[in-house]
Amino acid sequence: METSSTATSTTSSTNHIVESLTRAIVEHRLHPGTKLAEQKLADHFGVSRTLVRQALFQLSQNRLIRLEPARGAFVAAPSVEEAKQVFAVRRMLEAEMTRAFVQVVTPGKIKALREHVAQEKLAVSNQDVPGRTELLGDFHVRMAELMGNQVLAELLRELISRCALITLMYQSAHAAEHSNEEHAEIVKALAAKDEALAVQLMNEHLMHVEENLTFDRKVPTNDISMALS
Amino acid sequence: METSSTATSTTSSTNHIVESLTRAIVEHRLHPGTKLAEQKLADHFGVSRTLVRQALFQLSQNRLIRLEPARGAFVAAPSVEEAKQVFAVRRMLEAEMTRAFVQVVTPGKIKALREHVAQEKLAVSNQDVPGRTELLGDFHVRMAELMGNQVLAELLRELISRCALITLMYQSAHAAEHSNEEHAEIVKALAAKDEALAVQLMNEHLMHVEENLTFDRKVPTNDISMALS
DNA sequence: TCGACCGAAAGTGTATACACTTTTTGTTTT
DNA sequence: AAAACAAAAAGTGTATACACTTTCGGTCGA
Repeated sequence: METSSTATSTTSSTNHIVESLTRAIVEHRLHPGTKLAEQKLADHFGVSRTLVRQALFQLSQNRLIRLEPARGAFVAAPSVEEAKQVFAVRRMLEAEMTRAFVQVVTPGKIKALREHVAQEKLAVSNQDVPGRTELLGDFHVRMAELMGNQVLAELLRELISRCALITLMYQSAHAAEHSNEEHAEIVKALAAKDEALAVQLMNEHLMHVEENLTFDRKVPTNDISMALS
Repeated sequence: METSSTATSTTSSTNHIVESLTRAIVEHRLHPGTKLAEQKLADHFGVSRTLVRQALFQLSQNRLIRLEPARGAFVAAPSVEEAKQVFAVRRMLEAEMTRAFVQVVTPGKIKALREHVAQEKLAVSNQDVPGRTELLGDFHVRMAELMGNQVLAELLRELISRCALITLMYQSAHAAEHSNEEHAEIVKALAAKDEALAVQLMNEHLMHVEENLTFDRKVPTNDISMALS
């Protein structure tokens, strides 16, 4: 799960902290609600609180943590309502993206997507949970990139990372496999330049992913250092 | 142009700086390329560099400024390419939003939009340049809010603030008037539940706004304090 | 025993200090 | 006079200090 969603130039120390925490949160080594105390993180990463605060602020903008004034940072626990809204936006955006993609499709772009889907399949069958999470999300980002719209790609990356907290990581192996198959179907429709079918498949795909949302609340993590090690 | 695009809880001092700078940038009192030196801003706002840095970081995430490592913060100057991509995304998102809006339209929602359009008209005829800029952009955000999708509303607000930098909607009174009239037409189509027409009008409207992009590079602002006063 | 209160400990919010980098400026050299 | 260099000034990056808030543990009183 790439952290550089918005290509802001931050110092690399801060970036390292952000990436490390992002991975820990998305992979659920840090459960929702866990408090992230600044000094503990500073000790763990061997820097001052200044850099930790920068990182926490960035993570809060990415919606991965919540910052409560004078109380500190906590791993976010997005509400069901918010998750549904995020998916509604994704469906809007990606339906139109799919339509536009059909207009500019080329053999090269189809080849790139096919290769991506193959990578997904590999990760799924290898039980590589973090890998498949990232790849399954990146399929949608790749489509945007192949259309040459970097802004769209970044926006999608942001939205996808935002639901990663609640969706893909909770995804069962079976659901992951299903997603992978649906991606393959979408690529097939794109290759055939069948706009209506591609859009429909994309819509159904996003609905299926959304249906797989799980909201089982786990108990907050106590030992931050252990989770990050 | 609200700054609280992402409802992150920041201290109100920082928020004040962000809002003040946002207004100054969006209203072109600070021209693209202008350097924003931390100490100067700190002096102007009567706080330490710490809070200024927080604000600058937030603005960089909003794409209103660029942070160059060890060199400082500069008012952003989005490329033509980026502007086109932002508008492409807006067209995708808002076409679908319009479609969805027709599905859930109620007399109350139409009334709210009509009132908003009336406010726009007032600001336009009053030559209230900052006011009409904000209101014309907010029309689109209001639509999202009326649909009850806060995530969509925030996303749109972000995108719109991002093009405010490059769109001189307010520069030509004629263009502002035109936008206002198009908004009225869109509301009419929504009220009639004419999905196809509403979507078409929205698309054309966004195209028109995009055509009004101007890319005349102005010289960077020298006296920051004066621009902010 | 339970709840309210109080003090200590822990933690966040902001300012400041200092190291290091970039920019500027004045001088020298060709 | 223009280019190149060097020292100083300005500016950013990070750490630390300190004030203020929240949290936690224990004591007192009902």
